[in-house]
Amino acid sequence: MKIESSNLPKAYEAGKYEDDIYQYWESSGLFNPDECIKRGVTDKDTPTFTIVLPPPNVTGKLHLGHASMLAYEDLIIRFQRLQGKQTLWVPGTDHAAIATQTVVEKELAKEGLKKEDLGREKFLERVREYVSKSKNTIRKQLRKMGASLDWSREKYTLDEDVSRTVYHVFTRMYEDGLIYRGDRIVNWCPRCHSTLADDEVEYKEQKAKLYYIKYGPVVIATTRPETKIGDTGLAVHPDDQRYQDLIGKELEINLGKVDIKVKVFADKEVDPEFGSGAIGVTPAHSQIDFAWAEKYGLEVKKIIDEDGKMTAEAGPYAGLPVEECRQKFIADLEKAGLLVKVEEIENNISVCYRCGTTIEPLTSKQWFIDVNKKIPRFGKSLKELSIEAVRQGLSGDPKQKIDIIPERFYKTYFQWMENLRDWCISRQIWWGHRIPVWYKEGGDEEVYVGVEPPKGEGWRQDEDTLDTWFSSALWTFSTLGWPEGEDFKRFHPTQVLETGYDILFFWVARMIIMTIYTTGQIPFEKVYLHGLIRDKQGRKMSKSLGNGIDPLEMIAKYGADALRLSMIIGTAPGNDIRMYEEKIAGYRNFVNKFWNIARFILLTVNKPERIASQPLPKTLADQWILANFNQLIQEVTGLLEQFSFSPAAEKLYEFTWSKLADWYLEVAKIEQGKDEILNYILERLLIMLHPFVPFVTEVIWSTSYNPEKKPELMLMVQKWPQAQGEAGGGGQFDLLQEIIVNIRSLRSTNKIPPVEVVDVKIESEKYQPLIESQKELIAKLARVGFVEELDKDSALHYPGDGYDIYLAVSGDIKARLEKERRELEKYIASLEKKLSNEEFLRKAPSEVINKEREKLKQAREKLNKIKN
RNA sequence: GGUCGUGUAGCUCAGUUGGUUAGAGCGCAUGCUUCACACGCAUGAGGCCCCUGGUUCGAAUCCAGGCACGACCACCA
Repeated sequence: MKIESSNLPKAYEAGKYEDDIYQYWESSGLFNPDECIKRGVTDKDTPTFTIVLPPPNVTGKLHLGHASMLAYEDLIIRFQRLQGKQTLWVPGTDHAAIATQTVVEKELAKEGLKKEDLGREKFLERVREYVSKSKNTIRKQLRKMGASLDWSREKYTLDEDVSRTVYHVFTRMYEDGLIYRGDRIVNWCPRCHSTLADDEVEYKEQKAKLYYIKYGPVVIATTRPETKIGDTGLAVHPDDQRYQDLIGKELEINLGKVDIKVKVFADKEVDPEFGSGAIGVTPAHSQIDFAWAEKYGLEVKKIIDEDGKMTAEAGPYAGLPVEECRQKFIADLEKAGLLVKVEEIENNISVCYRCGTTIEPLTSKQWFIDVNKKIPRFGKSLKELSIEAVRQGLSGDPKQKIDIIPERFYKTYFQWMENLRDWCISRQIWWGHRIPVWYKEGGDEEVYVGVEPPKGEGWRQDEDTLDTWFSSALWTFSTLGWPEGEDFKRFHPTQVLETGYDILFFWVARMIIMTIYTTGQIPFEKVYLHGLIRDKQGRKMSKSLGNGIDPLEMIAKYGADALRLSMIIGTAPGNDIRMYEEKIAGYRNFVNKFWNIARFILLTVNKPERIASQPLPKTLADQWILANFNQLIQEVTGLLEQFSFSPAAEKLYEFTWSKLADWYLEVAKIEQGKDEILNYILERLLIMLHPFVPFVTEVIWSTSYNPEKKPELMLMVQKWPQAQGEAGGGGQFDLLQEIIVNIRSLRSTNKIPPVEVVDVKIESEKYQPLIESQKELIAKLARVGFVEELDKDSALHYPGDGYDIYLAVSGDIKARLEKERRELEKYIASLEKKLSNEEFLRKAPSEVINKEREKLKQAREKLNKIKN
């Protein structure tokens, strides 16, 4: 079949092809590993390779972080597919409890409504509507990026089967005594009206007032005076001389309109330098105070409720909002002469990571997961198991060990895991998995926990929902039909979890905890953590800064391939990535370059044809390109196997542009008969580039090697190439390149017009036969004509390394030679110094010494020639 | 306070177990409608590899300390 040039326009316009190509892939069904086996492109006995897509939140749209995640994961999965594995990449979305509820609440607010106006069911209906729209947007965007996801296995955290798994796991943990309900201190967000996990709390620096209050016999300092109404303890440092006689006593203290009773105790955590060295302890409204209360047996008195108002315990202040109470309380203290002084200080305030509202720590009856309790089945706690799996593998089994890339995150992981406290999993919001616990009417005493609602009358389900990370934590197996599903048996544990390091704790760690507990298996063998996307100045991308880049806009402008490449090249795992439009444009240029390389090959070569084994090299250039290509195959394969994506892409880029296009194609225009070699290389280069730039490679492939568009002949399911024959450097072709570049440089610096063919004579004792045999290439690539005789005195003489070039033009070469001479002299001096160092001669390996001697010899020869 | 990361050309970054005359892309300069590509081709300029010590025959690379920037964890009552 002859390729019509009209099929291949001069510039590659990604937008014309990408959607069609995705459609072509998807309708082939070959994203699905079962279909691959059915079609005979994958052997059913090969190993499986599974990745679950970190499910995007059903709020809003794709951002660059998603784009980078997709670029990596699709690269990994396509590479594995080309290597012949049964590959499965599971798509899905996350209901994102608080985030989604907040978005819909904001929508409602625009209509002047609150969720309570609708009621629970109507509100949830409204959220579902929003979600279904949002899900479709996300699906479209994932396709835009070229993600080879198996859509037939798509999941959603609120799907019925996934939800059943959630309830199942909850029930089992309850039965194992790992889930308990307790009146404990939690992080309360008054705006979200819900609890937050410890790692959902962020800290912000702010200016605050530090109040010094007369507090019975002592003075204490506090930034939250109103909480002192709930004090039940007074803490001092054990060695603090000022308070020795108070330790162990119970004090009655008047604070204006209220009286409180506190127990004095000593604890080393008290900083005697700060404030007055004495702390009023408020167990119900401070994490550390709560811990002290447990340790020293203090009463827990809750004075602030879930609405941010003072409780009945606050006596005369009951019912007041916290802020108002503070003003009143301060005024009352002042009247009573109890306010000593006020200082301005900087302190950290805890805020909700979703909405930025100040957190109100308070005690509340909530559901928790006990991370320290031994599980009968394992004889170990969740914490211990999760550490073990990453340290040495579950029960010491190396197959049950989780690797983390990059390695430095091991330390971060262990540190977090070792300090992990019980995980509060109940949330006071409506959107999410409702806690599968029922209480018998009339109290909380009688409890039923189960996957199905209890039989009989008079049961009332817990109003709360589960932390969104509870269901995400089950994602590797809840998506695969645990416990009895074929997919679960076949594809779990998964091979890689690829995600940003910012959710190492939120998600990765929790998956490890929950998966080991439930399945006894690790969730994944490897964690690959990519960096976060920043702008060119290194700032986070955000709406308020207006520095965000919309991936869809970039795809429209430059193509998905270009965007993908720009997220891979120049990045290292765990390191943040600076993204800017020029970079994407740069890789668009590469895509276009490759397009034109293919275009040239396919228009020049009459018959695109697949070549099974490496053709015999006929010329020096052939030998050079094939040896380099073999080396490329080996290097790229090795790098991808060890997850070194950026270096692999750079190698491909460099070979494609600087070797194949800049040199070999130019040679091919001169030497004829390159059909086989060009076909051989293009075919395999397409395969190797495919995981990085899937669209353009599939377009080229389908117009050349698969013109009938047979699914099983798609590029996506080809076999990864292997080196056939000698791999390595250039040998004599390097010398040829050097001679040509030298001539071009002489021409350029002497302003010889490019069209002018210049007489040349090259003399060499060492390389005469080589130069003789490659005259044609030199002549055409450097625009020179070889002559037998030439007036050396009037010619430009360039003394090369082992050869002499005489160019029949007038010009000046002195400046250049002078510069070369200076550099050489410096170089020689450093080599001489090294080689005259006896220690070096005695201790360095002989190969290194010989190499240095050889360098020196050559440098000296060159210098001599330049001087003459 | 603790832990970690980063510092290489104007910009964004490579630099794989210590041995290169330190690289790439963009940008810049000069020239080119060379029949695949101006999203291109050719040639070129541009670097105390943050600082100070140390280890070593030899350090951009390893170690210690410092400076600058960044992230995370803990958290100030």
